[in-house]
Amino acid sequence: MDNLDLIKDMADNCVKMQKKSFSKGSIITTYIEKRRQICILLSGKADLIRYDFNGNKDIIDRFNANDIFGEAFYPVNTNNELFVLATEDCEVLLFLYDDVHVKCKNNCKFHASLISLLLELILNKVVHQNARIEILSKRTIREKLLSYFSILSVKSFSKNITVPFSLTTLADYLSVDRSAMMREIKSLIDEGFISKNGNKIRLLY
Amino acid sequence: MDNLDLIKDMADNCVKMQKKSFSKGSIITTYIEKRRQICILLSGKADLIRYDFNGNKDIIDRFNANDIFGEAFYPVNTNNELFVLATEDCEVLLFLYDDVHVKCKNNCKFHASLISLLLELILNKVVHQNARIEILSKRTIREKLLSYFSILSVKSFSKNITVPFSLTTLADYLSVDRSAMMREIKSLIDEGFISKNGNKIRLLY
DNA sequence: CAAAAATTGTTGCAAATGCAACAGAATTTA
DNA sequence: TAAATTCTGTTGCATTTGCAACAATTTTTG
Repeated sequence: MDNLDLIKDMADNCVKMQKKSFSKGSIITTYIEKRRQICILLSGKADLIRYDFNGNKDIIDRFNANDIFGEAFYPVNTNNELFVLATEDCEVLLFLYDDVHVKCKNNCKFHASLISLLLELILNKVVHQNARIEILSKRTIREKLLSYFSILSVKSFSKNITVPFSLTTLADYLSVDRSAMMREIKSLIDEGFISKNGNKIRLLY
Repeated sequence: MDNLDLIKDMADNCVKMQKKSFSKGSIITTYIEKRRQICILLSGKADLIRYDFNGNKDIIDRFNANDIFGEAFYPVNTNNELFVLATEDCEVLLFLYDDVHVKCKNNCKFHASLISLLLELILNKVVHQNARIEILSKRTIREKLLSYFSILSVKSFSKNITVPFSLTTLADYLSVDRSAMMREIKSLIDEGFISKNGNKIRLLY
């Protein structure tokens, strides 16, 4: 993503783009209107959040540097309001899809490379989503865990993997009850499928 | 997607593209190598399939006209081999992402509009995927069903919705046991949340 | 550094779910 | 149109899962 720096400097040349900073705890954007807004996270971390009807906080998605997100990617009118919360200090590039898509008459080089970059970032997003769907499609917690571990393992070319966030968050990501997941992890250890030290896991098969 | 026809006629002007026909039951493509292949389904229907280690057929995804799919969207090296099976006669546009992405020196108008179209199709895909993830993230069958119905309802601006495929397929899509789903549908009816006639559902709340 | 907050690890229990199996209806195919 | 296949609807039962609750540890914050 080395051309990201280029892009952000060149911004405003031909597309209405904003680069903004958000401090930890502040709201980066909400998904309410249908502006087809796109955001690129340049640095920091953020969560896509919803409060369900019980008032429980639901973490729908988590974003890291170079992730792309925004209203443009979300179905019209999900019941409750979604918003993106900076969980660390963030720098974000914001713009409207329609601006990128249509508005450049002068056929500038910058515009072409922006679209290419966008395509690349979105493609990346789709790949991640497919991985997530694959995992969520598994019926049991055990299968979800193994599927998740397997993807991490393939990505890192190793049987030794590190879960990149807390087990609490992992349970959220797999969309299962945390205590049930802990129980299942214990079973996997007892049955000799994995060993574990903190959030470092070794696959024994 | 009216410019699709245009695109496919103009193809080969600057990007290596193939338009191929596949008869029902034949294999459109497999996800094995890392070619970053992209396919656009012009007509027909197809399923993304995997046989798990028990030999059970898993339907990972289903594609309709104007859907975009291919290796390019899939994580490297998923354990088992995936392939796309035509479940009806299909017309498909096939090309490599890298060809589209980089290879056009002559900055032609066709190329620009192809990329725009691609972006649009992929964006669409992401929206669908987000809907799917939203549903799969729900913990109970009831919540999955209601979430799915709600999305259909919002899309059609109506409390009367039609499940666009068989209930067997729906269970697959929600990734739950069919009989358990049927049981839950019955409960929803008994408790007055919905009424049902075949695959037509009316939301009563 | 002390207090507060978050995370980990564990358990009992009730509820939800998957599995297996079957019969009848509907649809597709030869 | 007859046969084959797929889909719907249903049930009992074993297993898995979520929920609630708590203590111990670790991390973060003022």
